[in-house]
Amino acid sequence: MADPAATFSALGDPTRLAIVDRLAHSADCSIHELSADFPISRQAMSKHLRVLEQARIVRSGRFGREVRFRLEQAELERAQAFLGRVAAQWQGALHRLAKHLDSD
Amino acid sequence: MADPAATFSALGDPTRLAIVDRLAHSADCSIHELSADFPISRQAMSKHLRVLEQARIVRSGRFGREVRFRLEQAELERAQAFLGRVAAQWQGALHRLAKHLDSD
DNA sequence: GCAACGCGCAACTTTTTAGTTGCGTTTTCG
DNA sequence: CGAAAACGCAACTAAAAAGTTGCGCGTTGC
Repeated sequence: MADPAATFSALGDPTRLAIVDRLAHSADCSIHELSADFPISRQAMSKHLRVLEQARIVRSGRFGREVRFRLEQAELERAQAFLGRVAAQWQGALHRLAKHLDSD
Repeated sequence: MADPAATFSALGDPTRLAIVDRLAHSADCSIHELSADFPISRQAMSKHLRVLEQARIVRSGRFGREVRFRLEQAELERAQAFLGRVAAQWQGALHRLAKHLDSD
């Protein structure tokens, strides 16, 4: 993740998170296909996909007149690892605090 | 996570993510302490902490005249697990696709 | 007791975001 | 060729988010 906050921000919209979930189940989808499954316009879907792509959560490729999108697994795993590091750091802080209290 | 998108949304702001990182290093902090480390007002910090608390990423407790905050590790781990599930699902979809292409 | 500290509430401004509609371009296909 | 499909660009609206300032209230401590 270049910018962890940007990744979480992209995942922080209910519609975009649903899009990610949708893409996790099917191989790859066009903008039109996706917007058919959501109660928003094609342009709104296009904007969401652009946000996800800019956050590297998704990749796109043009095939004739349509643009197909698929998940970029690596970015999900990077975000996962980031949360793991924060949790571990916090766990370490708790541990050091306990030791400090012991030595009092 | 009651609402995964809400958790990611809370983590999706650069300032809030920095607050989380800050809280991961120290045991627990008051609003005043935290706002001293950030270029925003105490009220802005208070709002951010409220957002993090509503997303269950953080817990607060009152001690005299100050309110102290600490990380809620469980929520970080839930978010982490969520990303893991999505990634696994996507991995599975890729596998099924590969098998389908083989059987053609 | 009273001054200073830490905080919450309310009102406000500014920027961002999610969504829309309309129009033009490229590609497909009968 | 010509209609329809899939998309991008631009302008716009409405709502939410990030931030500020001002004021009041409980707590601390000299």
